[in-house]
Amino acid sequence: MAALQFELTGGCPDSAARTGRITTDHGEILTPIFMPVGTAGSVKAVSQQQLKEEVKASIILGNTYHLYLRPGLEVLEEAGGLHRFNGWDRPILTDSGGYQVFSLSGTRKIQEEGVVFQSHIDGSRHLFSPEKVMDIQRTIGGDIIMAFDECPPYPSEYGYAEKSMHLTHRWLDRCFTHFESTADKYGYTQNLFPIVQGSVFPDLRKASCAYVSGKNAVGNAIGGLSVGEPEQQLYDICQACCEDLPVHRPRYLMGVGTPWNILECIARGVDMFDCVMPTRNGRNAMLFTSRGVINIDNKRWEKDFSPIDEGIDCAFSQFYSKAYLRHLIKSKEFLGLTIASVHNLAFYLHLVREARTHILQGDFLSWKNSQCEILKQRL
RNA sequence: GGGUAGGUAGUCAAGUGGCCAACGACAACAGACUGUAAAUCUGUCCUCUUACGAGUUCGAAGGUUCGAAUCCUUCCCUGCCCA
Repeated sequence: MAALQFELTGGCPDSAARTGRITTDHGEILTPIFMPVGTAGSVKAVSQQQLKEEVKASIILGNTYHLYLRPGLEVLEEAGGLHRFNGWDRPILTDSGGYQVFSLSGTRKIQEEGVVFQSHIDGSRHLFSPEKVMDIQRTIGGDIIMAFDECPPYPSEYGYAEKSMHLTHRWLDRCFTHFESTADKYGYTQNLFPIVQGSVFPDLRKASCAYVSGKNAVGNAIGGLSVGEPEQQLYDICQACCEDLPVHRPRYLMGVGTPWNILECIARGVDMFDCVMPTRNGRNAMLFTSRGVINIDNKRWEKDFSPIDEGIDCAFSQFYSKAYLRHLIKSKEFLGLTIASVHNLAFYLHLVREARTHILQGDFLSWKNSQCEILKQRL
């Protein structure tokens, strides 16, 4: 049982894109990688079997806030951790609840000690401190666990973003101190990733990257992006952060994004992504395909009996027709949610595998440029 | 044949003299969604117009009234009960 390893296996002459291999006690992850989001211990509407066989996911996420509220730590501990509980035996990454500081802004209060949340389930109040969040993630048992941060909204005043960043840094110190003074619970190694903040301000991002890099963590994350800022700003900040984070450690861009966002950020040096878009938007009728974006709800697909996307190595994408999926989604049939989610995730995983192939082939940049044009199209 | 309840926009269904192009629900059509309080939310939904607005509606035809989906008359149709 060993700490997470990262080996760079390929680079690109005309961009910062690279390929790599992450090794954890639950297996390997080839990068660049997309990680499906399984907030409450499940990727919504998708079974673990489908994640393996159709989506071909090598790692999924779980969420501290949601799992802490339900089923709760007692159940998770008695189960022997989330892997044993949900049957996913590949790597798991848990988000710290930092994003909920942002998304649950109406029901929480930020203090130096931590954040007091009001549960969205029953209204009960809970304090999330860096120490507590480390303890919870120890109990959930993610292979990669995230530091507790504040994700400031967009737009934020410079002064607020600066204060928020420093708070995140102080919390980061406490996360590491507590993490290092506690032990792995289930016989495999857990790994803590710090998170860069600083909103859209280059000097703050630079300072945050320096602070985060100083932790010499096994991997580093970029947070606080894709919260409403213009796309170009996402790319610029992402690039600046990648340039300032260690080369030999995996870089994880949190919460991003569209297929073209992912390709653009791979080009800038990101190795890991997660996003709810393929699942949430899939449930809401938006399909990402190798020809562009489809709103499967639209009448134009009513009699289109062609496969959802025959180019994707996924039985769901190849077997079910657009017309049938439209019917299922319009009829609110559960199967529709599953097909749309499985297809979208399979497409995302297909996309990062393709990116990897082109990085290794050395033609990533031109491939990426042509792909982005195609993928953005509204069909 | 007698009695009775009713006929409102794609459907169901409010409204019972002016605040009605007509509540609401559903369907339909379109949009949003980026570390998931989201199988959710928003908009349109008689016709024409981007909009302002204009024009036709509430089974049909007449009538009362300054004014009718709402009141009166006749007719047509539907449900239920009795023969």
